[in-house]
Amino acid sequence: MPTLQDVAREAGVSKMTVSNVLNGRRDRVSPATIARVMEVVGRLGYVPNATARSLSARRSNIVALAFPGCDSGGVESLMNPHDSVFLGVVESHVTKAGLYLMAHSVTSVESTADSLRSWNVDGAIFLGTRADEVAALQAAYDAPMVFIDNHGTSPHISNVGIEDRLGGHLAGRRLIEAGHRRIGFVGPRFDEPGVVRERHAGFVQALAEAGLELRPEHVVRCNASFDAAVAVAQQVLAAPQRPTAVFATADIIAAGLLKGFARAGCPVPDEMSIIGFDDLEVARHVTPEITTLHQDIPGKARAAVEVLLAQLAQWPAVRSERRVLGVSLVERGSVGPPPASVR
Amino acid sequence: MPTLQDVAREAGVSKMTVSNVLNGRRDRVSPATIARVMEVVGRLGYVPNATARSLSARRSNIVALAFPGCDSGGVESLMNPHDSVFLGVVESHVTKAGLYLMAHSVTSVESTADSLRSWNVDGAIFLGTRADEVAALQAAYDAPMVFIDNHGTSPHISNVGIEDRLGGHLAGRRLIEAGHRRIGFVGPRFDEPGVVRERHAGFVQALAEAGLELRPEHVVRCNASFDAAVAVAQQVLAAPQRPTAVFATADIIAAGLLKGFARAGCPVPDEMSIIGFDDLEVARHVTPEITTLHQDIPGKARAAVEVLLAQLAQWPAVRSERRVLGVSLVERGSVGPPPASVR
DNA sequence: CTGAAAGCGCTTACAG
DNA sequence: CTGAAAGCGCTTACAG
Repeated sequence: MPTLQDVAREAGVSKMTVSNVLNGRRDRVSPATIARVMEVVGRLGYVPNATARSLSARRSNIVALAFPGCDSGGVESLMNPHDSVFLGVVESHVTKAGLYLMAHSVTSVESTADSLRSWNVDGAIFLGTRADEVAALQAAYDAPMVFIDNHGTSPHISNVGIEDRLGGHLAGRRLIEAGHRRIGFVGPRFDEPGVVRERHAGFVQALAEAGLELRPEHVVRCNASFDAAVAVAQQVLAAPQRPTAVFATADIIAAGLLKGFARAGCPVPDEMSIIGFDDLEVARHVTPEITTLHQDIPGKARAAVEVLLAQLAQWPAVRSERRVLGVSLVERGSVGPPPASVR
Repeated sequence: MPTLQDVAREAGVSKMTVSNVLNGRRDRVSPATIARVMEVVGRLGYVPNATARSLSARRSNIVALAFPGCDSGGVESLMNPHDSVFLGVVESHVTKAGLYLMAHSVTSVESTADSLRSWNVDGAIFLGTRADEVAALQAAYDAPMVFIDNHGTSPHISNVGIEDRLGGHLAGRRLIEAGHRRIGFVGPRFDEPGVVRERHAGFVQALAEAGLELRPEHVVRCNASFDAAVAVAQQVLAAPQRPTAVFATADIIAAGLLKGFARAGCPVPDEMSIIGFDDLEVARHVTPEITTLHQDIPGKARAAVEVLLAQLAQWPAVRSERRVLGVSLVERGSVGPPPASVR
């Protein structure tokens, strides 16, 4: 494998000249020399050694994408479409920018920080981190970091997210407009700040604006898993004063509910309406197709890379930046009027 | 950021002793020294510099996972569940082994090879490479490589795959057993060796064993995309001597067909049977749930990492290895007898 | 426009 | 059991 030295010797110049040519500092080299060097580079098939470059330049050209590791339930990471699509789009933009992507599931903040430091990673994008983890991460490693869907209040973190609260609000309003008065909520817990909490808040507000309240017995806990949602459909149906519509905080939950309701002989949208969130493919796979709040995942990924690259360029004089992408209601077939029996 | 030197100075030993302690060559160091070094390492929060280590050790501890880049159609990579689940599982095993994962979409063999060389990657796993690409890759970079689902004939490549042909055979047999005599095939093109070609071959063989033939007008080309499959359902229905059942080479196609048939007023499984392949989540999302051939994607990912690690250990005296995982029929609701009208 | 030298932070024979 | 020295392949001031 040829080295810089080999190229320099063959071209009859110094290593530093070759380095200058390769790194775009071409204003410092005569055209003739550039041509000669490039010819040799091509002929020898020279490829710069990235580890050597990182070591001496104190810049690795590596961007890390950290995502939640397999949770306690043993569910492997990247099983969910949101994270995997996000990763794919981030990879393409990172590569396009001439950088490299290290994929890293975070099992502990410490080990993640160690990896970043060890590779002297230029910057990192974090999926699904809690507020306390964010602080620990920032304290442990000094590089641009952008967080995704973080709803922490700290002004010192960069974030790319969406209008979760508005989404919840639109979901609630849509159901109310359809004539529903008893509306349920199905989603994961939201003790901590996060997208679920925001979506819930917006939803509750929409109800309040219509003089409605979200009754405690109409909120059902459910992880973002199809099977969990199928199972939980029973609970919704068994609730006192059964709701005639539910807002599910994720399409995968909405899809599971759809199946659960169907099995229980409660057809959607005739007897029960459902509205989802995310607009993942699953929303169109099922029948009826799910009315949901669209979010632009590729757009989020693109924005995340943009923000990170901008900060890389400014580093270390970074100003944190928050980007919030819009959401929009997409009408499909899972929302209808309340059943006649209750109208 | 403390360096090896700092630790050595603080512990009152040489750098090489610290290095020995950190790299597990502890038989060469006295227990007392080990303890002292470890204490300093902990106190200083020392983390080895991976780029320096890579450079001097000629071993990067990086494993690359290469997957197909966004195709000409502009479809982003990792949009498909198979690849993303595979990536997630590979990441977890690679990390568990103390290695790092570089995620890389391949747009050209050359640029991929350059990346591998540049980082001096220890080994790589390739998703979705064609036979000619395999050869080019192996020629361009000398390190253990394991390919996934490759059906090339070269004995010199390591591969982890599944019994695609058997799967196709089982699919055909299942449909025949249900009483079907006019059976269609829906899947991508298969001019080149690959999983689709194998599945098709097994399928055709099953038909032949039952004295049936796959009529050209009953094979419909369709990419592995839901929307494409929805559209293509018309073609299946419009075929002369319309088939009463179809084998789709991927669940996502099966799901699309399901919707397409339903829209056309041709209910599954009453008027039309469908059997899929992969056993992805989508097979259970839809109604009726799709009868399909199960493959163990996490198992494949685990096997791929195992094979790679074994070869890393033997390197450069590697023997190529082929692992083939089983498939199994999972009965659900999309296969029934032919409609009465044709019986 | 070009180069000689130092140095990035490790590991690897080699000695003792 | 421990260390001094060389070297991995680059980039970065600094000179000229």
